[in-house]
Amino acid sequence: MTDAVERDPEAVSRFVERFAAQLVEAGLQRMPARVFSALLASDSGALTSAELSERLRISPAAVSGAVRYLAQVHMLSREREPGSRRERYRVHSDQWYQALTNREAIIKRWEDALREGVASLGAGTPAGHRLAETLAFFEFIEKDVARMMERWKAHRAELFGD
Amino acid sequence: MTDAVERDPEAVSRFVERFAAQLVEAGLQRMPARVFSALLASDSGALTSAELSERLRISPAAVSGAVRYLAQVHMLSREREPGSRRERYRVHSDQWYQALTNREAIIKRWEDALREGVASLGAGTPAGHRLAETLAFFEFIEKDVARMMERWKAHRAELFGD
DNA sequence: CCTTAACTTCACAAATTTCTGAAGCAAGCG
DNA sequence: CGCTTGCTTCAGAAATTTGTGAAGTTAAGG
Repeated sequence: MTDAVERDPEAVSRFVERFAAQLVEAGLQRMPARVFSALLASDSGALTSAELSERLRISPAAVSGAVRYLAQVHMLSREREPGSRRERYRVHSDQWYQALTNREAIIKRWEDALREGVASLGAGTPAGHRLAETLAFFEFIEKDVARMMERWKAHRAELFGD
Repeated sequence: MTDAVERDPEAVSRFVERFAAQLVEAGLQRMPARVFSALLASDSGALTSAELSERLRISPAAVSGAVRYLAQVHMLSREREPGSRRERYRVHSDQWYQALTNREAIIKRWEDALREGVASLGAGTPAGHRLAETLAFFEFIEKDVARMMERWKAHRAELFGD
């Protein structure tokens, strides 16, 4: 076991499934959501493939797929235990806050599409104007979110100590 | 036609499909994404069910479903033209900026699930502590986003005039 | 009132997604 | 070296989602 003695596996599982369901509703796929929730609810903050497979009652293949996705969007990081081919998957708090806000790549592509739209519909048209305003909005958000994260760090230090 | 003479229906359609694809990738369903994009790219900013049906080549049933969803998440508003049973669906810029940031309902439910998690896993446990920090993060974000929207309004006024 | 236009709801067929078991591959270990 | 363990890939069965046609509902207009 990676975790300290679990209080109540039943309660943990209930939380995992409940939180995962909310993530699914927000657009995340089912397995990634469950894997992520399981990590979040683990004392160590890191679990192996076998542990995830057992706790969530899913095949190693499902773990593999979910983990690949989560790593891609930076919601977990992979750790190789030296001298073993066992891998552990970890949620790093900073990392995942960023993943949620840092939709940067997505926003960038929205901006590209909008820029093209302004050009092809004509900057003078009402539609073109609407797209331009939307574009400006995203450009603004992008910068401001970075500042918000700074404020969060300060706030966190205040709450939990640094 | 609700719109002024369209520059190039081909170009409009290309933008609509391209932008919709990006929205889909971000988690929106296909039809809502297409309907929303079509509205965004219309000169009037509002279209009837029949117009959407024709421009997107989809059935009235599909329009109905998409529109119901979009209205629910406040990404468009329904307008009844007085003295007609024709309805028009409109994107109101303020409204949809909010819809994107204002994931308030979703975040609230995340917070609820996290609060339950802290309680049932124990606030003293490492897992409980991680959940509590996550909860604090969302509570912070929730408040700060409101302030960010204020700053956006000021910035927009500066860019486009009030 | 009755007709008709405009949307909505519903059942179902089609397409897509999801998850699994099985096979494959790679890295420790004997 | 070859065995074994652990992750990954893949093909396919099962479940889910999606979009349609058709029937249903509501309200304007005669």
